[in-house]
Amino acid sequence: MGTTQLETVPEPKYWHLKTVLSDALDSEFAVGEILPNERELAARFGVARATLRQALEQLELEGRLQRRRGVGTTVAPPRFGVGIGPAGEGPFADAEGGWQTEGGGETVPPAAVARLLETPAGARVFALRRTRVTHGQPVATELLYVPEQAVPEETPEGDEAARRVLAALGRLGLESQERSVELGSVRAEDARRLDRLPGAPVLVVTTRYAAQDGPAVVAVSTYRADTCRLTFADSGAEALAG
Amino acid sequence: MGTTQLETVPEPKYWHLKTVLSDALDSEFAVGEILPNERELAARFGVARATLRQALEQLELEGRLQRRRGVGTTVAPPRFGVGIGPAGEGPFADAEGGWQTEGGGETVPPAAVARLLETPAGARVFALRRTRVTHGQPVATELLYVPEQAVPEETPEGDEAARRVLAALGRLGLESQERSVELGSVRAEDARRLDRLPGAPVLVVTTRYAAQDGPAVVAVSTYRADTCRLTFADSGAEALAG
DNA sequence: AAGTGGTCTAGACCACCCC
DNA sequence: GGGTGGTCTAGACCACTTG
Repeated sequence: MGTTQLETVPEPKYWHLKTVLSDALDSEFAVGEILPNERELAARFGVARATLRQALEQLELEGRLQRRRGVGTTVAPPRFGVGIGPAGEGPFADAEGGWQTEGGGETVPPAAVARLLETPAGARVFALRRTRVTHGQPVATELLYVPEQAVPEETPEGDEAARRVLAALGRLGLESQERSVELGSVRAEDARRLDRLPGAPVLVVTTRYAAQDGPAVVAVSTYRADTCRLTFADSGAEALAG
Repeated sequence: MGTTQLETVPEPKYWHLKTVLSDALDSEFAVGEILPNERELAARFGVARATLRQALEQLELEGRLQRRRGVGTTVAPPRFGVGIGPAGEGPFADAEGGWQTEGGGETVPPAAVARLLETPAGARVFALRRTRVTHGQPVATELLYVPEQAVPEETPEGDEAARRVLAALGRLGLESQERSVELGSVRAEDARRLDRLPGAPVLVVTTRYAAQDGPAVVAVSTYRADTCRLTFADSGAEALAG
């Protein structure tokens, strides 16, 4: 075998392109700077626009780029860390994390949530919607599901009810919490709140809080995957949070 | 305004397709079942193959489908939970999580890791590679970065060295840990280990463990985002782990 | 060899933003 | 109105797996 590197498979064009662009971003562009448009970039690299777009999509997935229809493609700032989990005074405090409640009412939760709450399928619970804003932009939207018995007072609809339920949760004695994180794509409804197109990648955080007598709340939080790094401080430290 | 719903923007075809397919998956297909091939599906729905593929990509991102080149598209089983964080005897125990060490040696860590370790840029550390197997398939690959002073003995290269460093870590008194989770795409090197194509979405978990005298280890773990749900048990409970 | 998903092309039109 | 990214098409070829 006189050849040196035959077993190497040809790298896909878009993959190589991604590497080249990534290096260029590091060396030749500043955060916030706007890139040449897709048609020009494609021409410059001698590929079809679709191929170029495949590379850009990857870079956007990694949080390196930000693309906005009608505007252009800009170099994204590094992801910022958003704190998840036991922080500050209570898990439902508005102020700390930048949460802003938007209303609530009774609904039938999704089956997966009902299972976590250990309520019968089809049973109604109180659902509370809130959105989290950090660094001046929306990073997450959340639905809190509270079984009726956990909020014993009369609960009307709307913002006022939401605030009252939230306050009641703050007074609750929570014993434990379990949490899971998985990849999802943003549903049409949440997309608007997060200022993204439907289908954009999100990190879905599901948390179940339990009181002495069983599950008290299930929170389903949807975080923008492009701009956020979720941080967990398990033992009082917080250096990854930058 | 005699019209009922004019402000509704026409839904993209691939988005609508995704919904239709998603419903079909729930009602007409069993886990593991193989779907008709892309060319036929595209014809059946009257769209171009590229458009169909956009819908399939979304469903794969959500863990509903699994596509393998040369084989076909199958219905994926529900994601399984993999435990992250303080579990069992120690954070570096092989047995519990299915970790399998693959070797190690000295290297210069990436800048981001050096910053977390608080070592000077360009300083060499010991890097240990291991891979995690659950439910019979690889779910994660990890690089553990250990500054030299934390492993004071002489450290040769290879598997033997890795095992020795791992044992030393087990004896270390760790005081705290901080963790972050973000979306990434798998690098070519890790792709093989995880049995995925380069660029596939992954959840990158970065953990810094500290001992009394400062940072002791930084672990960068790369989890398959299509098959895994990361679970965190913060207060002794573990019901989301299923 | 046949069949699958993965890559790539060249072009068109649309939705959105800003001037 | 003019420019941007987002969607969509119809076709070609390639890499991989399986009989």
